[in-house]
Amino acid sequence: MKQPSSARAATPEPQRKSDITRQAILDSAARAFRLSGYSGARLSDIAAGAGMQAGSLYYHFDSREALVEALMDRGVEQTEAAVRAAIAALPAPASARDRLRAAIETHLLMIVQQEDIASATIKLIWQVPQPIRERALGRQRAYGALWRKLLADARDAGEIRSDLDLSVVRMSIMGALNWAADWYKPGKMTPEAIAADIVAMTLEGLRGPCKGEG
Amino acid sequence: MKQPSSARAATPEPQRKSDITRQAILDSAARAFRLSGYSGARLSDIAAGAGMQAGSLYYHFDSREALVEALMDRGVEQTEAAVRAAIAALPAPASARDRLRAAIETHLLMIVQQEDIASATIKLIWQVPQPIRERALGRQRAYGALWRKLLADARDAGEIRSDLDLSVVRMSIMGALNWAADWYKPGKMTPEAIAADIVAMTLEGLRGPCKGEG
DNA sequence: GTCTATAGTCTGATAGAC
DNA sequence: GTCTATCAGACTATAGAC
Repeated sequence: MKQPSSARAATPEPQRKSDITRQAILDSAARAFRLSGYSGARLSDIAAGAGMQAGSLYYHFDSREALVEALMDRGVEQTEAAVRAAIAALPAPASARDRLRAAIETHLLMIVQQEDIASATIKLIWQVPQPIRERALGRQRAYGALWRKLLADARDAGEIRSDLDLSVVRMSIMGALNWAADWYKPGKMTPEAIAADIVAMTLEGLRGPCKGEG
Repeated sequence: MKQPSSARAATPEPQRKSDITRQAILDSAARAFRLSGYSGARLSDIAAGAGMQAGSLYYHFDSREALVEALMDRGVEQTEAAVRAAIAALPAPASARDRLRAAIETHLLMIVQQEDIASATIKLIWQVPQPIRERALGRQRAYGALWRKLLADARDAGEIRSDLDLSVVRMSIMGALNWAADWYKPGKMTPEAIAADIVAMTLEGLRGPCKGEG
């Protein structure tokens, strides 16, 4: 769901005016970058979205690059925090399957609800200057480690056939989830319903469960 | 400098010098746009990749926008043609499952082999100016119709459980395939092996086939 | 068909007033 | 903290030589 206020330690609640403004800038930047790409988004667009002039951005960020890096930082940070929180919030005996399901649902929700920042982060990775990209990829890898563990556990529990390459499985799931940023439109299906279908086809296959289970 | 029009349906073999150069420009543009985004790729980069100066591009294309649109045209065109060809080439009694499998394999091959043009097309859609995007989305929808039919046939044949939304299924498959453009690196696994895993997890589920079948 | 040169535009970033 | 004003640099697109 939304941010479980507890596990949100990484993203402090905006309190000082400076923090509020900074947050507004990042929100505006996420939207602008997502829609126009890294080079296509003008600082004046970003500033306008935050209700200020372009020059004023430099009080909060040293440069365009510093801004985009702060944005991408927050993107992975928020997503990983939400996924970990969702897993931690599962009732006591959570199977590998339960944890994987929770991760899939939560990641998708972050993509389509916190639409701009999560999906902007993903798209920006291949557009930003190389040094920024390197660091961003490093953070993405750290998040990927969480998924590697989830999938390894699921395989050990017999939920994943042993002949599949787990990297391919992982990237396919991420692709299916991240792709939703490009086609999801509020109104038709709820994010929860979409997540349910992706979970079903991922965990049980297109044909459906073979035996009885949840 | 637009295409002469008529029988350009299937990427004619470059014959005249003009065609060869045009092809080189499109190849270079695909790589540049894929790596830097629509606004980030400079015409001088594209020209350099084609072995010429920036100003010379204008003999072949009227503008930056005309160039990117020609590129995106070719991207979907090539992919759809390849998928249709693969399906048509299947041995006589091709089941819905066989056709779907062929489509998945071929689409992935187009993404990771013809790497630049297919994946550039996908990424560019949300970065180009709106009129170009509208037309590109129209062409994508036409290609999507092919997949809708494949999936509808598969469901009618009992290969897909009836409680899944076919749009979600379709977009999840496309996401898993298109995502490979971002992580595939030649050398580790062959594209064929990756395709095989994606086909397996898509058609049979992560847990594996329930009963005996191919 | 391609080159060189340049006109014209846009934008990231800085400086100083308030 | 934000604004206005501005500069320096980069880029698209054009024009004319070859």
